[in-house]
Amino acid sequence: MAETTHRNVIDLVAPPHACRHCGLLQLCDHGQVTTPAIEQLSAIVRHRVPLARGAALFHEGEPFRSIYVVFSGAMKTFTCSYDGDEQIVAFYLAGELVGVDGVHTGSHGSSAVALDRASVCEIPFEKLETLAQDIPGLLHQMLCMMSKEILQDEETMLLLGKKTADERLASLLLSLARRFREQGYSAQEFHLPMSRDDIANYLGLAHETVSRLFSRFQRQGLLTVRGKHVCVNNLAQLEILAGVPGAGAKTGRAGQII
Amino acid sequence: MAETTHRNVIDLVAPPHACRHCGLLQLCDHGQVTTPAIEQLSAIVRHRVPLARGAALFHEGEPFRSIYVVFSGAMKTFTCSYDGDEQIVAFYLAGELVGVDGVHTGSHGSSAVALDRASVCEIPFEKLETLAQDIPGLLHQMLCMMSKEILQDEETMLLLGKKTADERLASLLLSLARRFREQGYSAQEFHLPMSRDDIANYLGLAHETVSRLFSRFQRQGLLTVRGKHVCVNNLAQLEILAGVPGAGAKTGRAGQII
DNA sequence: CGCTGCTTTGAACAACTTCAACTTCTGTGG
DNA sequence: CCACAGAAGTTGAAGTTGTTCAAAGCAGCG
Repeated sequence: MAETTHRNVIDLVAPPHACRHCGLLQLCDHGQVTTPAIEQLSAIVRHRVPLARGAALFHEGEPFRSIYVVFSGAMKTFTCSYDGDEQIVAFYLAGELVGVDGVHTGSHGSSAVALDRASVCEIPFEKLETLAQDIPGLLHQMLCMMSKEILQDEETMLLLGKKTADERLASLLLSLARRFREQGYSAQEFHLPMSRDDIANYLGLAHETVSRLFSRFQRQGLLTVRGKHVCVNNLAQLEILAGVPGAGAKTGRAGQII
Repeated sequence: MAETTHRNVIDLVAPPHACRHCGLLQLCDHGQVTTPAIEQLSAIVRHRVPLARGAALFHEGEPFRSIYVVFSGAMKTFTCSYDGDEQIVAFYLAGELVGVDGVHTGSHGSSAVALDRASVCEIPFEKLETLAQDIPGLLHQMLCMMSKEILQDEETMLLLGKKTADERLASLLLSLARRFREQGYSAQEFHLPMSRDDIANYLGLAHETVSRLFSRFQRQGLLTVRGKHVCVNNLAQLEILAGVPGAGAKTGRAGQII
């Protein structure tokens, strides 16, 4: 895989940072797909489309043509109820896949907006499907990614259906921390890409509640919060709050930092 | 199973009732797949596996090998939080696809249980993937079904995140009514396959609240409820409650009751 | 026929929201 | 570089919605 042909293949074969964790490219990690396949894939991708903060990648109801991988920055997707209010469905960080909910109806089921300056790679879906016909690993990878999305949604439903406000915020923070770490950033100290309002919306709470929770978590020594900058001071306790299995057991050992 | 190959094909080519609406078979409606492909598909399916009320089809964490289509009856799937309580993720009626959330991790992300006497068709996933490699329409159909699941999940998140108790129950009833109609049953009068507890769990409410809502909806003339038997008396009003677009318009100017 | 589990109803309570006021950031133009 | 305006965030107090606890009514089933 190291022997590369030139052109835009370079982006993918020697990934600068985000590509390394790109959902679609994980196939090469698994050795299921050979270099020519990656070249084919790369040839149909529109790389690093830049997005300003607040810019929409697509709107709910628009015809579905492509899926996207976040290359840098962060995005949110949301659905609108008929009386106008939004429900944020998910946040996406670099390497994560956005926009797969349009396959069934042929139009996007949600809107996607950049949370800050961001860039995405656009993958025309029809071409991807054609390609998947020839590359066995790719088909599996596509199903995998959609399955992952479903899994994530199920987790969110558990959060919205059963968890208290404390548990919801703790769960979100841990999820973000884990995903930052997956990208090679610190899981202990990070910058929230979204506003309090967005967090509240996603968690099904009022933004005042979220604000109060941050203050309380800080008072309790769980976090140090300074605007959007968050530092996790007591991971073990945060995990207990979020309901992570076995989180209580570890605290005896002076709070192992996973 | 091996000796029944001929009959299997017949089941699918001349579907008795549920098969007509089977998520996987919708490809033939669209003319994308020819009869031989359906025969291939049918050959790998284990047809009409019977399930007693309360029987589990699979448990969360079990290795993922197959997906299932409900042939008759109804199912629920749920995830468990670490402190033990369940969140019902979805209800499935005849023709609907269960169990696609296991592709990514290789183990089921939720448990599936029959709500009453039910039967399902089991489709080994690996074989299906292989088949999809040869049948273009099938690949698309698989992606479609998963995308549909994601869409449904997004709707549920909106429900759990933003809707009031009234809106939640109204939404569920309308969803069930629509799906019963899709199967050729009455959308106005039907039998709820699940308990009040299950409804409450799914809607993120206490079961007492659901009970009170049913009573109030009946008092308000929206429904006639007798245990699990439900008759919708004022569909328009129920749609307004659930927030269906344009539902107010249909009732005429008089309909601005909310 | 008398369980046992499901459902309904009432009353007190808790969690979260709403409303309102205030503070802190951020970006823009002088 | 500072001043200012608007947005975002914080905090308090009152208000709602839905929960919890408790008890009674029903239905299906051995």
